[in-house]
Amino acid sequence: MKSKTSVDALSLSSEALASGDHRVLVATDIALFTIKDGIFQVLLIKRGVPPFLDFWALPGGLIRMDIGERGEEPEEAALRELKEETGLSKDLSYLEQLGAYGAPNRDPREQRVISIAYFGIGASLEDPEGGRDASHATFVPVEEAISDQMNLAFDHRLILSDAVARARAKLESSTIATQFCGREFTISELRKVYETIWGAELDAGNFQKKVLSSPGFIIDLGRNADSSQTGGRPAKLYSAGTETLLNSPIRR
Amino acid sequence: MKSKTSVDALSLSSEALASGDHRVLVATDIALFTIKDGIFQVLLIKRGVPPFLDFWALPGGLIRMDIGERGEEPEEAALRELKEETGLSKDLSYLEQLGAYGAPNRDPREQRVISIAYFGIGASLEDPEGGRDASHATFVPVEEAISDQMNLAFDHRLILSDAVARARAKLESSTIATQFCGREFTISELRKVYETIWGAELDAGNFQKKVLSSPGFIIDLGRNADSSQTGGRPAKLYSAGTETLLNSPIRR
DNA sequence: TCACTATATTGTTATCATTACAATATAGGT
DNA sequence: ACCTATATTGTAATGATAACAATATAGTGA
Repeated sequence: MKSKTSVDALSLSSEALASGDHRVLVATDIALFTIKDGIFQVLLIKRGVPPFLDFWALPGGLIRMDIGERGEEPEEAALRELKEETGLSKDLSYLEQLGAYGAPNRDPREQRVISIAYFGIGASLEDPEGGRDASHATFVPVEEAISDQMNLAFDHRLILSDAVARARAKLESSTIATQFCGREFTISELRKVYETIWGAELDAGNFQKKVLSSPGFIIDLGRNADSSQTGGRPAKLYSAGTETLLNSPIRR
Repeated sequence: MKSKTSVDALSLSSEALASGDHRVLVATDIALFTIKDGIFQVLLIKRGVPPFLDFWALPGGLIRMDIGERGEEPEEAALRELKEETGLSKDLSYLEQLGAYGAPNRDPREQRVISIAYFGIGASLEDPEGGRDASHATFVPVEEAISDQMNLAFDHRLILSDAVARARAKLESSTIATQFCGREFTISELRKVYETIWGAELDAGNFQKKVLSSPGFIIDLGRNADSSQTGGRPAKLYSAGTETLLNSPIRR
């Protein structure tokens, strides 16, 4: 017989909480993107324990209640797990929440687990190493990762698809593309970020003018890149500006 | 002394779960918008119990684990609580997830509570009634609700601000404006949705052309609205189209 | 019936943004 | 000094937007 105790948050008191136990586990997952070898890639770990043993998965883990006064911040948990599982030590260049994934059957184990998913960008990260519970961690081309070929654990294919869509959409209206570049970059490098993630070519001249006419997008460092390897006119160097939103979008 | 048990989701087994208890309560909150009397309004309830007794709050409550095989879908919980607390019986015209709010101190009570917030639209809803635990529920102008005047419980001012921003942004790039209208509407009525939510006037002629040239935005019903009250040329009637995204944005 | 009125709808033009493509600039290498 | 490869700037055609003007329409009341 089901409990008839009111579990409404309004009337939630210590007593009410104790009577019917509606608590669940809350995990975090992170879709961490980078551009490596000119390819749009996402960081995955190979699971070393059941369920989904030997499946690929997004790095992540439970929000711990034994850290901090009242348990961890969700974002803090996501970053901690990322470092524990992949050995990544450098800070991410970007992190934002994607949303909560809470379908009752998304985790096959007895205890219900709801996940808060994050979308992150890491520029020029070192190669990950296998972490604690993960047999190994590696960057995988996004195209492969969302293909039918790859078996992703839990609802991670759904989360990853949402994250990829978010990334593609945000390129258009925000300045996050700069987060895929190093501290210093050329406009060509920035354009190649768009071309790689969108899978489409952009006119170099028009892109140049668009970017330069968007206030706060990039900052001219007054120096040139080294063109001795590549040949040709050396490109000016820029760093990421302070603006996050573009007033006029970059179109595909 | 803090537990050293691994709580990583990867190694999460029944044993590990049982040892350190990292479970938390998960609630849902919903920012339900409508346009009433030509004003952009949000549905709030007045809390009848502590904490935040007599504060205004977004409708919401805990995800229950005693409903369904493995507990409720988050969206299901949000809609159930909405009906219980406000007496609203008609279906919403739109609902999407806003995100998870999980700051450790967002709920002052002993038990940690993480909330999954939703953004909803209700067209021509009946007036709400006071529900179960809420002393009463009512639509409040958004401008009032986010002002310093109004005391909102928990982090509901933050959630509401995010929801308002989401609504304003979505008008530009999606067809959700139609969800604020009834089943049948005129282009003028649709334009007034934009004007009300953005607080800006739009050129009637240009708006007309823009909307009509956006495929899938609205469907011509081949009938005219009754102009006997208002006078003037009667407007054509339309219903919401099937497209959700606009290829060219409606600009402020 | 015939203006009259208020609002819906369509037209028109100037202005601005975007696109495709061409031309020029630049530094290193030979 | 010239060649080469790439960066950067220029230009003209095209398309979108904005401001405003003109026309269309059905109900209302003399």
